[in-house]
Amino acid sequence: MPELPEVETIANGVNERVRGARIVSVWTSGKPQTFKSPENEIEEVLTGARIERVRRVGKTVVVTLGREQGQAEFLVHLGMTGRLLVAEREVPLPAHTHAVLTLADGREVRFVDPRRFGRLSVVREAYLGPGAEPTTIGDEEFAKLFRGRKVAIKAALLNQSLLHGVGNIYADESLFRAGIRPTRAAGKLTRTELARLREALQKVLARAIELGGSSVSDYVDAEGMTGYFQIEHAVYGRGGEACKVCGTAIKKMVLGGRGTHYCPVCQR
DNA sequence: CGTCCCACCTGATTGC
DNA sequence: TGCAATCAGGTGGGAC
Repeated sequence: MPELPEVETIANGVNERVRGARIVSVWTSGKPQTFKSPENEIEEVLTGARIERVRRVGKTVVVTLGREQGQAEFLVHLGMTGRLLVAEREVPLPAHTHAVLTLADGREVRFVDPRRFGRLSVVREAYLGPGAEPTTIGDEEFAKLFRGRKVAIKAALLNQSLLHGVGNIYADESLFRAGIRPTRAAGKLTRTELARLREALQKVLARAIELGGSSVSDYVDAEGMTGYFQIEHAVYGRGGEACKVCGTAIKKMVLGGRGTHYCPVCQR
């Protein structure tokens, strides 16, 4: 589900609500694939810890913990349908809840994930993530990521070990705004095209963060509110509809197993 | 190593 | 209406 703007919205929302709070108890569901670290280790590391801050790294929500036993971070990857909610204890637990952190004031941080593609883990060092940060990367470094690569530029944008945080919506939207066909070989884009792509990507991400992300079906923030960037989607989810720039029908194809949307006239 | 494809899940929507 | 097929904001592992 969530890409960089959605994960950032969630992380900021959770941070504002629970920063400084103490975790007094932890419950986990026992569904094995949800837990990348052993469940008992997660419970042990979180119980009694203070939440120092919550931030986004790539598509991961990172909770920095204050503990007498030493540094640790709690990592929440939301997969396709994961939600991280801060709720009063009276609010009924949603179906598919896989972890609940109870805070000293009685509120709960809840991880809910119907499809169970999300993953929870703890690490003992500061988490940096696999790839470069797209919101701040410069032209030089951005261009270097794609040099010599034969894969389609869309597939390269989705590769988290190159750039972390870009997913299917923002790959399609930024390629449209840069006027680049998603199927073009990443290594064959010109310097000008790469500069346009970097700028388009950063503008799209910044605007989406402003609007609280895109809510296509499942996504909500820490308070359960939807985002609004889907209103500004130019191509994603608009197959067959008219291009907002030239009126041509938006095409939808499958590229690297993902639905891919583009304008055959505006994107070359 | 780079690239491709599929499996991992549930739920909503589409089509017969 | 009912039921099966298809499709989803993601990743990771195996095959080549």
